[in-house]
Amino acid sequence: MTNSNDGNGGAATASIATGRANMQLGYTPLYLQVRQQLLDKLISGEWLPGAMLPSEQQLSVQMGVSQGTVRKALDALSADRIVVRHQGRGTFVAEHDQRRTLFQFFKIADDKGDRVLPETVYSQLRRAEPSTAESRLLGLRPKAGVWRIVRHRALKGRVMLNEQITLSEDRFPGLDVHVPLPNNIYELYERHFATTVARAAEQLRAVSASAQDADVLGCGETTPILQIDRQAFALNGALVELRRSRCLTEQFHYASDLR
Amino acid sequence: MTNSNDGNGGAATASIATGRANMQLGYTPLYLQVRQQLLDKLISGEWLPGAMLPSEQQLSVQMGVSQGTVRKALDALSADRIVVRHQGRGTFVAEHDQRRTLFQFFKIADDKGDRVLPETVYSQLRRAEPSTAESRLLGLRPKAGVWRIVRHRALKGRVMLNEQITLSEDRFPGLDVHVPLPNNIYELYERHFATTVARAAEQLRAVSASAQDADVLGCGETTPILQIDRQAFALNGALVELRRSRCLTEQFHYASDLR
DNA sequence: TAGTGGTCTAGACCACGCC
DNA sequence: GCGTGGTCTAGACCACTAG
Repeated sequence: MTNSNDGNGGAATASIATGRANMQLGYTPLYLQVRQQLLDKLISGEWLPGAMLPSEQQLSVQMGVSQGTVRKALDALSADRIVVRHQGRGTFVAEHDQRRTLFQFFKIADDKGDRVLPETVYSQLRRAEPSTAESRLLGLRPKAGVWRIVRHRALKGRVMLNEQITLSEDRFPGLDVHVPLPNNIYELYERHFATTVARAAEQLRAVSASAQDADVLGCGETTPILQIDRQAFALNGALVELRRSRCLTEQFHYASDLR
Repeated sequence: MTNSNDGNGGAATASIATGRANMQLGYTPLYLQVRQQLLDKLISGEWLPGAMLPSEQQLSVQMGVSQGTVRKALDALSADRIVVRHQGRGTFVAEHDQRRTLFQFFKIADDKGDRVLPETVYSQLRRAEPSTAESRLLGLRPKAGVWRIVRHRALKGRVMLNEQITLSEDRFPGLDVHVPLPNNIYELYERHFATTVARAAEQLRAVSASAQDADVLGCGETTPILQIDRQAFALNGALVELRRSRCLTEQFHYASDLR
């Protein structure tokens, strides 16, 4: 790319010329190399969330590939919700606005199937020692601390979620300055800690309400509770947040699409 | 397409010429029209599951569009897992083999995060009268009957799932002939009832084990149980299966990827 | 009206699977 | 060696947004 290719349609030639690591099978297509270069710029902070990227034409000249190849790279980033493209406007770095949080990262819906925006009714932040599991998962240095956030969140005016979040103190230095934390916490990560949550994995289990759950959620002890464990990953693939949500599911449910 | 377009790069011209319904905004791109035409053939049964489709080149000639446009249509079908493409081999109608069932339609995993294939240890089929809700959802004619399947399913040798499936008797005539039902029931729908399950929606709640759950799953009554309601949809979008699974989540969990 | 992404076409070459 | 899908290029035109 920077060492420009031969100008004809030779894909493998160009790929080998640029010589990118590719363990899978033989070679890495040019558009994936372009995708990675663009992703690297996003990771480095060269383009901040909300910023407009150069046009396909400009990028194709800068990177020495055809516009079609840049388009394929941008389409791949768009499919991963890393950028957002608007015909007639341009390509933008994806932001954690309310809509994205609601549709990509919040799966609780009411009986009609509509996603409901949760409201934070209680929030607490404190510094703590990580468990060995947390330390390992978050990749903490020895003796590094963590932040623990506890939030109680309401849906349609009723407290439904008892949530605990664990973050590396190193990655989120001075987090306590931002108390009271905003409802949309991924936007906070993004704006003040250069951390964009790109994807997450969740594990769901049915458990009994603890005494604390019963108190927070106003239910009986041993009431069935949906426990949702989440690991959230940054653009570079690093695990940046651990979360456990305990949720009443009498009026709401967790919605999952299989496709 | 059949009424061929003008042969140049005029996209909108070709689209308007073929005049497909498109409520959204203005027009439907040619590749989506091609996608729909291919989907129609799949729905009609012209190409059966597992069959190889004509090559891109052949399709482009048949439909009077460029190979690139056919490719875009096939890529869209591939993204929806309706066809499967293999470099060097061809494009095939997707089948409900064990791998697809496991990865697309079965979200239970063990503590390491590995999907586990369930084993059916008990299966019962009977004809029944639908509830009004079932009748409405499945679009049944008045007085039409349903099949009810009850299955107990084991993971790693332990009964973990108590499952009830409801099907339209009209769509699955003579289903009782196939008793004992195979473990992979979507393959049965596909092979004998011309019904391909293309996608599904699930709603998850935490509930208490009923007396029957306790008996089947070997747990105490009021044990927390993960209840999974599923609606499965055919290629043409019709709702074809209702399912309720009640699941122990002490050794296993429901895995959900947010991306 | 200018600039952006979106579509469509045409043709070349590459990687892969199979015979 | 042949046929398949996958990549890459080049260039045209269309749809949409904004000044």
